[in-house]
Amino acid sequence: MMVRKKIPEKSVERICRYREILLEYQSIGKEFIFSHELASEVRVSPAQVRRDLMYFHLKGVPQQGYRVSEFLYEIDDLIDPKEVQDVILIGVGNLGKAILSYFTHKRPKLSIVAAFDVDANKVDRVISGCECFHMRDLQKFTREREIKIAIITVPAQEAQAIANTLVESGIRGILNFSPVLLKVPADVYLECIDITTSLEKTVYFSRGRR
Amino acid sequence: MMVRKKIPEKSVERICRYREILLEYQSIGKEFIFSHELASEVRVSPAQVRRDLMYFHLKGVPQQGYRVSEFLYEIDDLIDPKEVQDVILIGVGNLGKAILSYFTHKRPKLSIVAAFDVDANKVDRVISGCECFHMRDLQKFTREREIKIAIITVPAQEAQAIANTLVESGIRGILNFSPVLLKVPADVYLECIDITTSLEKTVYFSRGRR
DNA sequence: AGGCAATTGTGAATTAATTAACAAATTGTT
DNA sequence: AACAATTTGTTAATTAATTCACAATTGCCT
Repeated sequence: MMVRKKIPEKSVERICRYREILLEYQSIGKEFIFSHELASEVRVSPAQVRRDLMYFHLKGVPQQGYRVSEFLYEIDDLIDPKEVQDVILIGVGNLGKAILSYFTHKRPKLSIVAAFDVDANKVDRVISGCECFHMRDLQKFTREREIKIAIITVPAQEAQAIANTLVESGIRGILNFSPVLLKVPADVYLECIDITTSLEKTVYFSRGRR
Repeated sequence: MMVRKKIPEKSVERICRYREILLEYQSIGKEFIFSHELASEVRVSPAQVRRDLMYFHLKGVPQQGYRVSEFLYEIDDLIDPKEVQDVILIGVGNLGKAILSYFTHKRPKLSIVAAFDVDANKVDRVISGCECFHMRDLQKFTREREIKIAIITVPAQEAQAIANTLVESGIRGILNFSPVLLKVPADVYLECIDITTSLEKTVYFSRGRR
């Protein structure tokens, strides 16, 4: 079987954004898209778009561009898991709820199947369309359902302990929103969204403009 | 007056993370830190840390490392605005609330001074420690207080319109959490946090590991 | 059908980011 | 007071990411 070239993070990120735009195009009935159209939507160069396209084999035609449906098919094939991926979320605070309601049915291949919290008001209820369990069942659930992906939205102090539990239970990837630089083994993929850093960056780069 | 070298985004990001660790060190009373300690905390190479340090002039001493307090001072001096920056947040849903409560007194130089929403239950109340006004006052407030930074946490459909209003009112930087690729003039800094893309990335890179 | 204009696909060139490497400096030790 | 062991600061080397540039296509127009 042929091994697909490994795709760098940056490209995967851009490809996900392309999909967003392509879905929009599809929804308004446009059948074709040019590299420069996609590029201007995503704020990259047309050359960059075409370069990213080399990771999969999409044939565009000069004067016409790429067929949107075909483009989307290729992205799905490249990026999406083959089977539906079950994801869990830990920490049903404001942030957790935002993510839950946000993700419901966003992508057919991604499904947040359970949320966990310690708060009795949340446990055993459906919150933002997702069933919420007590934290004490986290490990059991993760193991039995063989969950590979988790989203952490708990306060800073608890984050590392939860990450540890998850790793122990066989998690392969963590999307972390808690304001802590988690430590996980090198073979567990860790994506961190650090809101403070983002704001600080915004402030920094906003100065010295005009 | 000497012009400070322009610092690339990646370095600013790392420097913000360094600060996080340094504050931790400070809080547990450690006076010095080595480049390799900081590096392992932030998951970069020691050489990278030292390289980043070249953007400001911090003298470390062999065998001892960098003085934490001095290090923090230099970061503040480099990254933080000289005066307190007033920031506003638009969209007091779950995500907005999460950010509000999260940021209160997080950084002395950054202050979310107002939030905006259309919901009558939120307007004219203090939510997560922040005063909430009606959306219709957004432009007036932004102009009068000369707000330069805004955080957008509204649903997708409204995001672009709000961005337009903000730009018109003189905003210089936007931190956008709404799932839309906003269009703003090139001289307005735009930082986007795209939760969907992050999750998709996590899923993608979690496969093919063990 | 032939020519014009636009757009793709991809090596080559460029620029940016990271790592390697090592002299200079400093501390503690004998 | 010389030595050994570290760790810094920085230049050079390497690797990664982006842009350039242009031949090869294709559609459209006359």
